Parts: sequence; structure tokens; C-alpha cells
Amino acid sequence: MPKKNASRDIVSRDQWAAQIAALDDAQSAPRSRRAPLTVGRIVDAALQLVEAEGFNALTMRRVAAALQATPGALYAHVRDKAELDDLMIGELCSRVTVPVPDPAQWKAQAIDVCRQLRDQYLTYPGIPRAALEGTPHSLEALRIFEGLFAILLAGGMPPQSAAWAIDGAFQYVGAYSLVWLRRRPEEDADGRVVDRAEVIERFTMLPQDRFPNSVAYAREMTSGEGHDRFDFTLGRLLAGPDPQLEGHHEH
Amino acid sequence: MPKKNASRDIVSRDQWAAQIAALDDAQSAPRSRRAPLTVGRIVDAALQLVEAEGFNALTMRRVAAALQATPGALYAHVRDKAELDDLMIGELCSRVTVPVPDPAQWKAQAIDVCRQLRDQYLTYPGIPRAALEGTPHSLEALRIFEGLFAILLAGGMPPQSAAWAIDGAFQYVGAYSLVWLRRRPEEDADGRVVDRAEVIERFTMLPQDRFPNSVAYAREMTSGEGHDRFDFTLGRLLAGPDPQLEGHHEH
DNA sequence: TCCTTGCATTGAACAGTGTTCATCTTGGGT
DNA sequence: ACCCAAGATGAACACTGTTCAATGCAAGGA
Repeated sequence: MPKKNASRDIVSRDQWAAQIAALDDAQSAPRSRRAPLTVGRIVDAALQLVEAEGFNALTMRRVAAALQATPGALYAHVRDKAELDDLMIGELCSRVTVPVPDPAQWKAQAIDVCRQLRDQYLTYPGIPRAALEGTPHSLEALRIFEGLFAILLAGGMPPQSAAWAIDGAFQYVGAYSLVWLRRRPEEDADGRVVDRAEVIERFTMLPQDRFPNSVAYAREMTSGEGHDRFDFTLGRLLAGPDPQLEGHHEH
Repeated sequence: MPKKNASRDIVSRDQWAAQIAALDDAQSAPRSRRAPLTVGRIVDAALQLVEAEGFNALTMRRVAAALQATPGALYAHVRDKAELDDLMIGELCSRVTVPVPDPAQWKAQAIDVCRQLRDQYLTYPGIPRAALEGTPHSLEALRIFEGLFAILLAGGMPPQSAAWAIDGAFQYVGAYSLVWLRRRPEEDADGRVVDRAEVIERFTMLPQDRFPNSVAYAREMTSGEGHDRFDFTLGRLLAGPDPQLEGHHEH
């Protein structure tokens, strides 16, 4: 189909309903074949592959090879590579535990949920691409959304602010996890290790008349060894219960 | 080279210096060939292609075809597709104008810069992928960074907070622009128009015992026709000059 | 027991992709 | 007028996602 390009399929409404109905079934009976090749096994193999070699190595052929099957066999259980991507982030989301809301520490709870998702992403390098590009059709992602919603509402945030804050937080978690791997020096390209000192030095090579602040604050721009930036940004995204009045109380 | 996979090349330090030195040269003399095929023409053709058909259609072969050349000819002016991506976002960044800092309206200035970048991204569907995946090597991106830095410092934000806030804002702008196109109903897949009413209806199909908040606030979750979410999130990211003390002043 | 039905699986193919390279062309400098 | 080097070519390589007729196989009915 060379004409209609790039069109992700939308799940039909029946499938949506069936997906919801299947919530209570846990897993159906595991069949007794020798090599069943279920979607569960496919997703597991795919995640294993991404963990070991990164998202770029996630190929239908390689997943099939890991399962000792042919590429075409996968298409009996998975419609697309896009659907496989969706299933993978669904699996990742299912591993995130959302706590029961405690109004006293709503912010710590919310940040903790985001941290869990971030750590899942960071375990599988490059996988946030699947989360950022395709619309997530999994109920597991919605479960996290629901949990965060409850936490923020318990914290006193108005629903509109909560919805938008969670939306922004999800997008940020994805983008952050996608970008974070660049900061590890060991994974860099072609033996050319770009560590922090090198980055700072490059910043200070800039002409001071054109980039005065970048030169002066090169240290601040490259600081944050761990996930300080992550905590900082999330702390602002989930700022407080009354965002409309913020930004003007200091004058 | 099937072994060393996915390794983006890092520009050498000499190239970095040469790039800085070339800042003053504007454009070198345009050669007088019939069809010169410079990197400028390549980037232009690439951007035109993305604007018309989206980032998925950006292919070396198609860019070459648009320039009536062969794919291999591009590699005389551009090392990679990754470098082409980098040049494209550099071009986009160069179109963003950063104002001289006005401490009285630092926040509006900062949000305006982000809005400019967002609008550039939205003009070229899918192009934020290039900004999120590869490390931006262009000085144009750094120019925006520098400009925002000056604005936030003028607003009284401490350097560390400013650096991290800008970092978070950049990542959010990319993620937002990447996701935003999904919300337009006309571009959706296979004639199945998923408009806002449909999305709300799907949310209300959820079991209320498991997703009470998602059902109750489906309207809030899907609201924000224009760029309200964008302004909301950026307003929080660029919250204020004293982030460490926030979040506790209401008790 | 045999047979049939249905489905998972195969193997091959198709239309693309990024990238390389030996070979040719051709414009500008001597 | 000559020459040469930079740029363009076209073909190839190793991949990619996806489709599909043909095949095998296991379970269910007669």
C-alpha cells in the first residue's frame, strides 16, 4: 500500500470494549503446545531485545529469530510493529504500582509514580520513542493516569489542572528518558568519550560576546549528575493546587 | 557496518571550532554551477518534503529526487541522514527570534520564544523526532538557549534553576509538538475520524469502579482545543525565581 | 480408525530504506 | 589546449516491514 502512508490503525470500538471486558480474566489458560508463540512471549522477547541492544535493534526479524520463528509468524498475533510497540509500553506501564492517595504527601506520591515509569523506560533504551510517537492504546497507561489523577485530586488540585499536569508530566517523562541516555559517557559513539569536562570545555570555547551566559554558567548547564533535573522539572510540573494564581505573587 | 549500530557521530573538536569560526562568514560565495547542490539546497528540499508529507516521508532518495540528483550525491555534502536531521532543526532554530531581555515581562518573553519554536515544529509534522533523538549539534539551538538564559536571569531566576528550566522546556516543546498532531481529527487514520466526542465517549465506556476519575473528568482530560495545555505547562516549567521554596507555602 | 477442517507457520517475494564505491563527467585553473 | 580533482552517477549491499500462497499439524467429528 504505497499510497496511504504512515496511518496507524485505530482500535475498533469493539476491540476497545473487548479489551475492557478482558480486564477481569487475568491470563487465559496457557495452551499446552510445545512452542505456543503467544503475544506474551513476543512482547517478552521484544523487551529482552531492547534491553540488550536498544530500540533500534527491535526488528520483526530479530524478534522472530529470538523465538526461533519466521517474521511472518508474528503477524498472526500482532498486527503491526506499531502494535508491538504499544504492547511493550503497556507491559512497562503494568509494572508501575500506584499507591492509594494520601493527601498529606500527594506530591511525593505523584513524583514516585513518575520515577517508576522513568526507571522502566531507562531499563529499555530508546523505548520512549514508542510512547511518544504512537497513541497509547493500552489500558495500563490509563491505569497510571487514573492513579495520578486520584493522587492530585486528593492533594487539592482542581481537575483541569490535574489533567493537564499529568499530561505534561507523561510527555516530559518520555522525553527525559529518551534524552538521558546521551549523558552516559560509556555508551557514546565511536570511542570518542564526551564526558562532562569535555562538554564544559566546549561551552567555554564559545565566543563570549555572543554566548556570555552559556560560557559563564557552563557548569550549571551541565550539572545534575543523577536525576536532579528530573526531580526539579517534575516538581514544577506538579506545582500546586492553584496554578492560575501563580507567577504573580512575588510582586 | 552491522556490528557498531546506532552510533551517532560526534562532531570533532576541529569541526566544532570551524563551526564557530564560520559564524561571521554568513554564506560563502554561491557557486555559479547550473545545479550546485549545496547543503542549503538539500536542507531546503528536505524541509519542503517534511512540510508536505511529514517526517516519515523524509528519505534520502526522495530528497535526491526532489533535487533531480541521485541518493549518493547527497553524501558529498551531508555525512548522514542524522546530520541532515541536525541541519534541519538548526535551520528551524535559526528562524526563532530571541528578544532583548526585559525584566518586567521575562515570563511572557520566555513563553513567546518557546511558542515560536513550537510553531516551527508544527509546520513540519514529525520533525521533533529529529530534535529529541539526536544531540543537537547546531549553534542555532544554542543561540536560543543563550537567549532564554538571558531572559530568565533578567527575571531573577538563579542560574541553576534557569539552566534546568530551559532544558525541561526544550524537551517539553519537542514532545508536545510531536504529540499535538494526533489531536487534529482530519489527519487521522483510515477514515476513522476520532474526534473529541468519540474520545470522551470511549472514556465514559470505562468501568467506573476501576477508573472513576477518568470517567468523571473525561471532559477535563480531553479539553484544551488550542494550545492551552502548552501555555499551562510552560507556565509551570518557568514558574518563578525561587523554586526551592515552592509547594509548601499553602500550609 | 480415518478424515476433514481450521489455523499457525513457513518461505519466498515485494517495495522500500541508508550507505558505499568504482566509474565516469565536467568545470575551472594552469 | 590541457589536465585534474571534485562532484555526480548507477549499481550494489545489507537491511527493513509486510503480504501471501502453500504447507504442515493438531484437534474434532464420523
